[in-house]
Amino acid sequence: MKGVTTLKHSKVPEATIRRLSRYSRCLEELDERGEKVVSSAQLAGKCAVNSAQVRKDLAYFGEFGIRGVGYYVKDLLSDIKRILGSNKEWRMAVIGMGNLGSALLSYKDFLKQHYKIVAAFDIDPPKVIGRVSEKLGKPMEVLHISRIKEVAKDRKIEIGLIATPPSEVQGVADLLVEAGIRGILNFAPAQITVPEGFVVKNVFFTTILDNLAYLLSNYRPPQK
Amino acid sequence: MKGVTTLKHSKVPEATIRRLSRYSRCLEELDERGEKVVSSAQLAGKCAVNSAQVRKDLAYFGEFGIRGVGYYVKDLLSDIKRILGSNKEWRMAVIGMGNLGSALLSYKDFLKQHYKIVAAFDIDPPKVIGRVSEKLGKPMEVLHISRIKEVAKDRKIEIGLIATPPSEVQGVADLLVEAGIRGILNFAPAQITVPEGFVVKNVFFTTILDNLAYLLSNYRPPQK
DNA sequence: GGATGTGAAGTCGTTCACAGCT
DNA sequence: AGCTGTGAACGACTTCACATCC
Repeated sequence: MKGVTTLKHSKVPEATIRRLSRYSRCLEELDERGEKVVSSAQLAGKCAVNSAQVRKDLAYFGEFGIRGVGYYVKDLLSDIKRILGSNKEWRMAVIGMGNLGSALLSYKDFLKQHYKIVAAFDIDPPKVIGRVSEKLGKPMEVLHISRIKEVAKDRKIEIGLIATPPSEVQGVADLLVEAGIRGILNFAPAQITVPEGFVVKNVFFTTILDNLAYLLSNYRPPQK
Repeated sequence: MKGVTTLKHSKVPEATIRRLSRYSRCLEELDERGEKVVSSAQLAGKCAVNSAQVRKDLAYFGEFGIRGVGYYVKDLLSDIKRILGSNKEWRMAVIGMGNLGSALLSYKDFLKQHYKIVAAFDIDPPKVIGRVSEKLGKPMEVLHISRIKEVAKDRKIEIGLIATPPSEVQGVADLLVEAGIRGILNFAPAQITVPEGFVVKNVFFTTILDNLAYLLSNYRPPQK
């Protein structure tokens, strides 16, 4: 069995997926540097993880290496991208054009090529259109939220980035669900529930900063 | 022992800290709604976690509840804030004024009050000053990165937000360390190493999106 | 009576160590 | 000989269940 990409065991830890993304970055570097082959120990060193961890992570999805040799960099990279689904283009919409939403829009060029923001929505487009377009080289039209279902279909949107005030989050999520947008990345600190088959990931800056604050507050210097 | 805030067991899981942040949000809501007392079961329901988890999380830091009653909302909230260190003001600097860095700056009003961006740095301030200030109501002066040590002291900066290209990340981190800035929030997808006593948290959008992409790609609809 | 605080059990993820290929 | 792939040991976090206390 070589390079199978279906799951062997049904449950893959989320941490494994995050590491796959990291391996992917490291492999791109190695590839650019012209490396042909890499061992799990070398890759592990570069990614700061245990080498058995690398092998276990990959083992969830098949056998990608050659015993006594290692992994072919290009092959492993494309295998991982296929596993992650990051070998296709993902089209995204931002909902909510406040500070956060327009920040996301202006940030968009920084995203990897295959993640594309192709639409922007707000409850009151006239109010925000000036501010948003002034922040962008080529302005993107801000549409009224009510058009989301129609536009989602037209522009093949698969992921929604929620950047509204927290109080509006669940309502917006319901609209996304109705529009058949199955992936949600939520930036507003409020919990969302969606039906089976939809996926929500949260990015709460306050939580991350609280985490940093905790670690900074509670660090005890080593006892000399 | 009531409301002690020193650690009973030395290792607190990171997940516990993240949940504390979540409890904090929920308690603020409850407080605004005028609730005086809350049980672990009620709080757990609101935060979508197990009620024993709530009690275990709190148990790392002391005893905050009253048996047979529950927790006083206001007291628990302020205890958690004290534990997290989120009851003080944290002053932050952004380093790197590309798309991402200026997005962070324009986003700053969205952050909770006590996390403040008080400085912005770049390797080439003249080049970016126009673009950045045009994006902001009241512009913030962008300073040359070489001034970071001096400014860190003057403005009491404790956290640095790294928003440079990945290749520059370690160099910037070294400067932050030298300037005595102990907390780093890194947005550029590259690993950082810092000396003992410094803290790094990463926020890699690509990793999060890869994660979403994986879940969307691999969802299997329930067998009818 | 009722909800907390906590040892014990259970679950999940990581690391070890070596058998099995190349 | 060398490195992968993997069962088994280990460790960490979560959940259970109940003794404890208000």
